[in-house]
Amino acid sequence: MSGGHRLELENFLPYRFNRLADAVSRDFARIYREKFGLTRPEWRLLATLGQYGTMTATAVGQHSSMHKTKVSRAVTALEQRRWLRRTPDPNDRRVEQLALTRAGESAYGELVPLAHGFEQVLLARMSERERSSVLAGLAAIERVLVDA
Amino acid sequence: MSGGHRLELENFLPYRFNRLADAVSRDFARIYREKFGLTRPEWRLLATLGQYGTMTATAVGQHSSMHKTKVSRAVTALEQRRWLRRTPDPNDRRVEQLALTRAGESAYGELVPLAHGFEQVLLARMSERERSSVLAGLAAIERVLVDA
DNA sequence: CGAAATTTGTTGCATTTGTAACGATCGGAT
DNA sequence: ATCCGATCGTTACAAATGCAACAAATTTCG
Repeated sequence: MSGGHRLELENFLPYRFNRLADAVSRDFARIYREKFGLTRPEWRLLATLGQYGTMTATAVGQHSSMHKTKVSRAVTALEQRRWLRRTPDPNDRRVEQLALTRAGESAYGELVPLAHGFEQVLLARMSERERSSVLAGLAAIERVLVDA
Repeated sequence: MSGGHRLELENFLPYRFNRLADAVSRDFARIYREKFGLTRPEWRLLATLGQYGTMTATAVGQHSSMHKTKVSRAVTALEQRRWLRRTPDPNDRRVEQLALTRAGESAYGELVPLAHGFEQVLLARMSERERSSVLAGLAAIERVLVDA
């Protein structure tokens, strides 16, 4: 009896997830967009290289959940900004190792506290109990999705 | 001590929300895309009219969190499919009342059980405790976002 | 070794999307 | 009644996106 003949969209999980992600993402995007004029793929590339150091475009895509065309275009953009440099890989001439330049590291260093701050503001409005629920809920869905 | 100088993207809330919504959305989209060739805006329009009956384009946008251009284009698409009909509003000649045709209701009737089924599969993989966390976590974030 | 299949990253093309501008209409203020 | 601002919905335009095709390089395996 789970499937009635009507659907309450505002209680439907896929819709709620999307609504949520859109709202949060839009608010956070304003930070890196207004401060540095970055797009979301560019921000993710910056964040991934800042976190892991040198890596290839494919690895960036895996760690940041981005399609390779998004990565490719973001790499071009950050390279033109001189925030990123490509180095040929002696072991595999198909790939290039990507790393942030000093300017890139500097921008990353400015953005990280803003990111943490944004997250803190979000969490600070909740009770401890709510925070646990958010984290546990996220973990549960992530687990289910991996299995799928 | 909240803002370190590094950011773990995979633990960063906006990133996790996006990743989650993308994955769930992509899986569910396959259902209405493969079965009826609907886009997401079209599905949302169908779901909103199916749930609420007759309403204007602006009201659809409010209830389904869609920009008015998305609604406008989805209305055109469903109208050409003969799933939707527009009726002039005698009280306000700027708007038209939108409603599903019998064919539209029929498609809606087919999709609702699939939507519920999809949601059930997701929830069935969790423990009762996890399900409560998901719902409580969603509610908490939605509350916080409304305040903001 | 060498042919076939796979991987890596870029680009062309079509689709989707958002922003801004617009015409038409409505409501309020005078 | 008549401006003036706000609202409704559409459309033009530009930007973002995904898909498919591609060249170059590597790996697999007979």
